[in-house]
Amino acid sequence: MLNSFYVYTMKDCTVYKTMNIIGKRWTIHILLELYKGEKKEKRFNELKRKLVYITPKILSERLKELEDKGLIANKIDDSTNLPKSEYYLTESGVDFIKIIQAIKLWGLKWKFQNEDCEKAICMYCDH
Amino acid sequence: MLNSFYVYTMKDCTVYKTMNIIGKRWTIHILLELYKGEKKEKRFNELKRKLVYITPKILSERLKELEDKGLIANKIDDSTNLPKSEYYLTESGVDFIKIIQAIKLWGLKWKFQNEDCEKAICMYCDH
DNA sequence: CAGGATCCAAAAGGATACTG
DNA sequence: CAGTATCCTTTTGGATCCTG
Repeated sequence: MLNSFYVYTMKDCTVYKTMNIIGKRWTIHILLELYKGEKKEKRFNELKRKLVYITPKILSERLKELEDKGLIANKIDDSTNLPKSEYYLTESGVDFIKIIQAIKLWGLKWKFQNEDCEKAICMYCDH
Repeated sequence: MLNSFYVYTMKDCTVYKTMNIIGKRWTIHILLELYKGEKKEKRFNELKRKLVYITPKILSERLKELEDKGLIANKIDDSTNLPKSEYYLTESGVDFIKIIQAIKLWGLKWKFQNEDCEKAICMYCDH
């Protein structure tokens, strides 16, 4: 089944690789934050304010990872003296939101009934 | 919106808590391994052999976490001199498999076309 | 405003050997 | 067989301060 010319490791696994994209802390919440509301473009400090406890270092790292992986994109406007950058979900990023919703529904169904998210006040994942 | 009697942190978030259950390395692959095949009960060393590079320490940890969270259960037979334990998915564990499948499909659709998992030989996530 | 640079603590994972 | 126990390395995340 597996020939000796190719050592198959878990790092080649699609599920593994996908989890590596979205399994890190804050990543999913950044995606949800970008998905919320009418305005689809969000600024760096805007995200930072919404994700209250995130540090600029982590936010910067996650945004870079997500951009590398194609789930988000970034418009940079250098024309003025103050830098302006707007992050937004790409098509694949939007498509990923439904997985996050499935995760949330699974959690509500099996594990966390009557807790906070269900009250629709979860500032992190409500949308 | 949030009153001062309750400081809402991300640790209360359903999505966050659910990710903590399933976001660790190997967890998803253990669930898939339990889902595969006709025989639904699997032994410890059977799982260990299938998940080639996993160490007993990690497998033991993950199984315990999954049991604590109710995604799997464990029948222990102490009647003979050799211990025998069989792990199997609970209803919530089976229900979680479709999320893993959605993750795999997302990965195949957007990121990893024409790579290994698509060839249906992924020993880790194929099912 | 949008980050980058440093430093540090904690967690997670892995290697190896051992046990009832 | 089904795990534990130790030890150790690597990864991750966070705090804090700094900059074009």
